[in-house]
Amino acid sequence: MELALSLGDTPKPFSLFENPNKGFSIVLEQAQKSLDEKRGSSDPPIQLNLLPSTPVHPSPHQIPWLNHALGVETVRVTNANRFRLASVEDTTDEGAAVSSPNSAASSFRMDFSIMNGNCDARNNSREGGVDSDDDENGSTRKKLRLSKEQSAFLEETFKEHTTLNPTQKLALAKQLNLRPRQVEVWFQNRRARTKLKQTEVDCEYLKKCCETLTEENRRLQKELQELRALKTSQPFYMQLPATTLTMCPSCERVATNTTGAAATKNTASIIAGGRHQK
DNA sequence: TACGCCAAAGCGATTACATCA
DNA sequence: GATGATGTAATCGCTTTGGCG
Repeated sequence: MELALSLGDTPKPFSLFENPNKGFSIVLEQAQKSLDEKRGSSDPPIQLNLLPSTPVHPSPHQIPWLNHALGVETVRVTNANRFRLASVEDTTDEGAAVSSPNSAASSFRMDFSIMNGNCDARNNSREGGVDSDDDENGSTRKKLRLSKEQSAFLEETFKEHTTLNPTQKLALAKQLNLRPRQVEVWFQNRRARTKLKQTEVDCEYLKKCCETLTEENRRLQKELQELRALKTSQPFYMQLPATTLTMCPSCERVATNTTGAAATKNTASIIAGGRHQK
């Protein structure tokens, strides 16, 4: 195992002041390399890519579930008769809002009550569900809270797919005793929450990256200062020829062998006399 | 094929309301 | 009970996309 080590192989001594990146030192080269690797390039300043690595919400075309259009169609066909009332009245959101909610609710409620048992009363009183739309006088916006069961079911559905096609929206609305518009809004808001959360996570990650890089930069600056100080006090060593470090595979000690080609007699003698004891 | 129009869907921003400490 | 913070349902305006003439 050999470690090639360049100790000032530039023909011009003390060139580091002219170009600190050239023939300066092992540490600096490594540091520069390290930074360059992190940056991807040595020239531009550190640039954080703020774009999320993966799309927060995939486009509809990227959702595998949505590609099962045939399956969806099957569902639609088989449910067409069952959902006819809802389909006619709720195909559009406005239709859902304008159409008589009671007529839809009366046919929907049983499904969801079967699913979650006791939420029916709360749907009528607190959440309102489909029914309560008639109660409002139109001047004040009603705030409907979904029941835990409804939210849980929507969550489960969202885990499977983050967007709904109209058929699934209708089916879900029917199952949960909600208007299709409510289901749609819930999914929109849910997507927004997911994106917001992902943004927060990304932000935290970038913060940590920034801290790490700042710390590394500080450390490298310190090393640079130390090396500059070292060079000032011992300028002669900067003219050392390229050196090959040979690591013993058994004891993992590093032995230094100066390549004779670039070595001058002076430096060789210095190394032999002064530094080559260990 | 290119273009304009339109409807539908989705999104970001915001509002409004319910709940809780 | 009043109040501010928080969560979230709902709305609005905009952009994009696809169908159609």
